[in-house]
Amino acid sequence: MAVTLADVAARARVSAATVSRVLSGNYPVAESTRTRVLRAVDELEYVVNGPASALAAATSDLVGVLVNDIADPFFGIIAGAVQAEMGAPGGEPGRGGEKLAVICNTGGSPERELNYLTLLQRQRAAAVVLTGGAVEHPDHAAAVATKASRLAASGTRVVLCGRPPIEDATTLTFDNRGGARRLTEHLLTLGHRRIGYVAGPADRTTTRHRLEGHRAALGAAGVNGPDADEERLTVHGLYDRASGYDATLELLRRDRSSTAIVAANDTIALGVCAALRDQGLRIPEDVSVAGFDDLPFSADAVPALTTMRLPLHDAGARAGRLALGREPQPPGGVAMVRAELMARSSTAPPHG
Amino acid sequence: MAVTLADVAARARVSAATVSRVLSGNYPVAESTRTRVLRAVDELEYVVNGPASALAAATSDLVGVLVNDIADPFFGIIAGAVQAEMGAPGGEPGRGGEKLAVICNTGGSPERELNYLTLLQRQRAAAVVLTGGAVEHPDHAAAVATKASRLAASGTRVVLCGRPPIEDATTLTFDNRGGARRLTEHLLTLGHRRIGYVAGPADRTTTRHRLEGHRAALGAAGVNGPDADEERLTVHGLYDRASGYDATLELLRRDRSSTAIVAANDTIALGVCAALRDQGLRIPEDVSVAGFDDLPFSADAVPALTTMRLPLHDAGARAGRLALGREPQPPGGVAMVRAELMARSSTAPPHG
DNA sequence: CTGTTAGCGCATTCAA
DNA sequence: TTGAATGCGCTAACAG
Repeated sequence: MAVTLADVAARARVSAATVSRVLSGNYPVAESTRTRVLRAVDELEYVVNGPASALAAATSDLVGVLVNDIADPFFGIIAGAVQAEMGAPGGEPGRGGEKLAVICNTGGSPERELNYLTLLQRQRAAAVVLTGGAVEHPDHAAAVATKASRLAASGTRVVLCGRPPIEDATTLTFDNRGGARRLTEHLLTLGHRRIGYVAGPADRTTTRHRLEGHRAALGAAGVNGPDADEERLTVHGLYDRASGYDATLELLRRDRSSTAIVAANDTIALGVCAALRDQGLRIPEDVSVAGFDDLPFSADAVPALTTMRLPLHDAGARAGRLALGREPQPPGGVAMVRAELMARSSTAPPHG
Repeated sequence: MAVTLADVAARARVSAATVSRVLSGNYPVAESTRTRVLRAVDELEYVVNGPASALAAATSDLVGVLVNDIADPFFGIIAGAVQAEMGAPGGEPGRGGEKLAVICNTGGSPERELNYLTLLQRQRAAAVVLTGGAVEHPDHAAAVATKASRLAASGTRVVLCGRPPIEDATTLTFDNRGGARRLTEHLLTLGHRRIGYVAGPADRTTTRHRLEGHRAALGAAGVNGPDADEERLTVHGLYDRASGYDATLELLRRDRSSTAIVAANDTIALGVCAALRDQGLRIPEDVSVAGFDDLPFSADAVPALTTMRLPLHDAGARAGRLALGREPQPPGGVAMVRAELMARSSTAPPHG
């Protein structure tokens, strides 16, 4: 049906072994036979059979990238950066070295995450990159850890990007706690004392860490305490705009005296802004708003959104290199990626 | 090293063939041996070897999805929808039916597009979905068409989503020309006569079709013609916000009498709005702005963006079903997806 | 219903 | 520097 190594060998009047050696390029071959083989490959339009090659060599050129929501630019940017690192020289077909980075969308579902991990294990993937916050259910965490060890044991490199570290994996964590803390400190410095918080889903690590950072800042400033209404000023939702909108309405229903609202990420912040505007409140005159991540649209929002910038592209690229083993492991297998405050016009001192 | 079919067979005291039959589930097996095998699979934590299975069966469970820019929600939404269609019941590992949808980011580069196609051909992918506009260079178009036929010939289903049709592929085209025309008609109906246009890269089909639709509307209204400055009122750029910003500045430099600006897509429109605001122009009082696609952020922009809605999620889902052969081919192998006008507050009648 | 027998296409020993 | 032989792990006839 399709043209095989043997066909190429016949046409080039060499053995299949020689063709294989020419194609993988990791073995000395006489220049004359080499060109002869390459010409035959070309004429026959031969394309390596990946599965067969993977079976024989016990390795594949697949690299899996798991994301929670591919429609969210946060993940799109990271995934795109990882994939860009796989970039082959684009040379002749059949040349080794090209990895196929495949992006798998879990939709935030623990089952699908495990499912994809199994699928990738089945494909004997060269590496797996897990991006974004993890679900904190103990059973699931254990299941993921087990899968990760198993993958690592079978030679698949496991890299985490934006997740808390686990054993047997190289990790790039984001400094969500520290970043959130600095963001809230910015608001406190401006003079805000009553700050609403729109959090993400309660069971995700990212959500918890950002919330902890926020409360740590409040605590250090003595703005929390038993009667600080911390709980009442926090509303949980999803990491999307609609949740931000609804949560803001809920926040306003509970309390209209807040002079600022911190959102768990920029997408939520967009919904917060929309809701405030619909309620006739001005930003930042009546209420300051801050986000997290610094996605591309944040600088263009009206008013421009104050947020914590995470170098998503760089982090993704680095995760990609780590996955390929092209970059040395960070000490202890864990590196922290810092967030940087981008103070823009959606935050200002409170009025009156 | 890893546990194989034979190990499972030994433990379950059956032959390898039986284990294979239990796992693929497409063959009658006695219930008692079935459970025995499943237990052995479980105890041994056996995971099918994908490459070996693909080699023996001459098929794989990979489905490739090519996108121009994964960081752009336009593609993220389509890709996510395709992938969701692959959704396995999530049952026991080893169960057949689960397809691995892998998203490949071409970055709009023709070479990388071809490269990924080769990689997928090498993996003997079950299907390939090409999304978004195509590059119009004749050589490249021919190369893609050739690859597509070859893939189709070797049993890989090829589906196009948002591209002009080619032979050997099932196609879902977007009605870019008609949509663009109706959008400009909307502006003409409001009373606009001088309309700027911020186009995408000149060599893409999407760019050309949308521009043609725009000009067709102008022509039908008698607003174009030799002295209509059509060329002068059109600026090309990339499909991103920064290009929209720059193009708008250029447009204003050339001519400040336009009362409306049409952007080739929503992302560009965002940049257009930002530039207009920075120039002290109000939307829509001074200049109306319209986009295309209706991405999630468009409804939330300030003012809410008038745009043509493309049912990206539905289209992606349908492309996914087509790729799996779960939906009948449209007549002629080509179906057109219509765009719907979403008239919002960024467009209004021109002022005096 | 189940076991036996052959390969699938390639990478790698080992000789030559 | 090259060729011949072997097996990777699995599926698909073919028998029984």
